[in-house]
Amino acid sequence: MDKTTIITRFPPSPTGYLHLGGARTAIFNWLYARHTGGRFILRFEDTDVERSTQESVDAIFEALDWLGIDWDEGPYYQSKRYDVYKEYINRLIDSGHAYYCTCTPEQVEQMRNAARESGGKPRYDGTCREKNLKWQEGAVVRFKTPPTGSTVVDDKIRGPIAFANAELDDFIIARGDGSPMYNLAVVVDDITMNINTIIRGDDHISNTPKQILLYQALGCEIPDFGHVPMVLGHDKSRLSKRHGAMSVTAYRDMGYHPEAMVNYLVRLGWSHGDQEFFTRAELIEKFNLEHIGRSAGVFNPEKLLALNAEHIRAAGTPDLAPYLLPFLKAKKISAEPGDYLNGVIGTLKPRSKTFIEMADGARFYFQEKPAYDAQAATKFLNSGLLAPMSKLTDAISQTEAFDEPSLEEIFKKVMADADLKFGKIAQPVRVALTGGTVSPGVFEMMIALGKSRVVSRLKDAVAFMEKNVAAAG
RNA sequence: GGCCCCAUCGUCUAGCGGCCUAGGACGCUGGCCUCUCACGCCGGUAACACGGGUUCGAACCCCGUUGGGGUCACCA
Repeated sequence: MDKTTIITRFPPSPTGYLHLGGARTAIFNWLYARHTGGRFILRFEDTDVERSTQESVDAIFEALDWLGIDWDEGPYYQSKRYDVYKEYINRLIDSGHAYYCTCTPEQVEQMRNAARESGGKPRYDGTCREKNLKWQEGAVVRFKTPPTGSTVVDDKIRGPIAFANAELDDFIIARGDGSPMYNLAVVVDDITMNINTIIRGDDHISNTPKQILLYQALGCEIPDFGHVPMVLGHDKSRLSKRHGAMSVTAYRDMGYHPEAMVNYLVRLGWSHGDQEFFTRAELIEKFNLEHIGRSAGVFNPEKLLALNAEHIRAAGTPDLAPYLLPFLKAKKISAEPGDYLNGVIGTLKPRSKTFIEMADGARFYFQEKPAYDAQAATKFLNSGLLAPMSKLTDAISQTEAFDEPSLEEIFKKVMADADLKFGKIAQPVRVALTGGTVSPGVFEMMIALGKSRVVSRLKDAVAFMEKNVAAAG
């Protein structure tokens, strides 16, 4: 098979949101295509009309978009390609590789039960296999699986895996209404779309021999298969709702950076020595199939969170603004892109694990007047600190150069005059500026706020303190 | 249950026969730095599932056991 250009694909079935495991296989396929300079195709496997929905398609687009995964071809929809499948199904029947079967689901169910009871493998017993039936209303098409021999999957991640053909059933490739079943549709699509590299979840491994048999019956070349281990929940069982958030977009909504999500998901099951942090460019450069692990991995939200903090810290400040803005808006904090916002983000970057935390931390920057925390105000905005605070306010309002060295100079003078340590004066200033006792460093914060806000907040605090002194006296 | 896959710290992993008294990361934890909170820095905790082989030598190779996972649809 021609592998000069690697062609991969991501074929979700639109029956729900894109979950973590699906996102990871999408990323793996995308990365492999990008790494090799190949092509990546998106295809919706929506032959199950009962469960496929447009909402799911939209949700998947949304998730892919957030993750920054783009495709070179598609999206294709299997539901629009029934004529193609029909052609291949007929080809299989004509060549004797498949046959019509009129056994009802109930009959097949009985066969299976009977086989189970006699200790055998539940399977279709081949009633119609040699009948050479013609088409008739409601007949399904079954693939004529070779009764002997074995089919080997030469897995690019795990090595060769052999399946005895006798273990395989005469599986249905077309339903009674003529619509294609999964294995047939996948193979036909992958053939017609020239897919030569299939990276998918472990759970598909048992489908692979069936698909290989289909390729062989059709006389087509077999693509490379690589089965990646699954993503498990904390109890080591398959990821499900009880493990908490599973949809990738839920992490977007919880304030995660897509680069962190991609980094985490890729690193879960793939490694590059001891390296933990990867930018997208690095991932594209370094990703390969050789270092994909063989054992299933447990999804660890704590590590994702730590990685998210790291990506936020490492990102360029202006790049963070578009991610933060929606969270600011959700908290009714009115901010606009620009220098002021960027200054704010700069001070919050090293102390925010998520954009939600960052938005919370940004609140005081955008308030007209900070709301004093009662405890903080009594402790730090009291009469004892009135004189130095007042002096500091005057000095700052009169300074020309509003930068760190000059601010530091002013603080030193006030501290010396009042015989105070820096900590003693920093806390009241912090409360005056933010309303609380936890914030970025006072100097960087003052610079981010800008002189006018600082002076106005300081004056308010001094007034507040004077009022308290008057009330007390 | 049949078939298939997997097996290094709690978790993600490095390791591809000697560099391993097993390294990194998250978590937990002691300390340092310090204007608060963080960041950062230094240190600690903790693993080769078990049993047989092969070999001068095994975390790495083979077999078995145990454990975990997947899959057995007119779902994908």
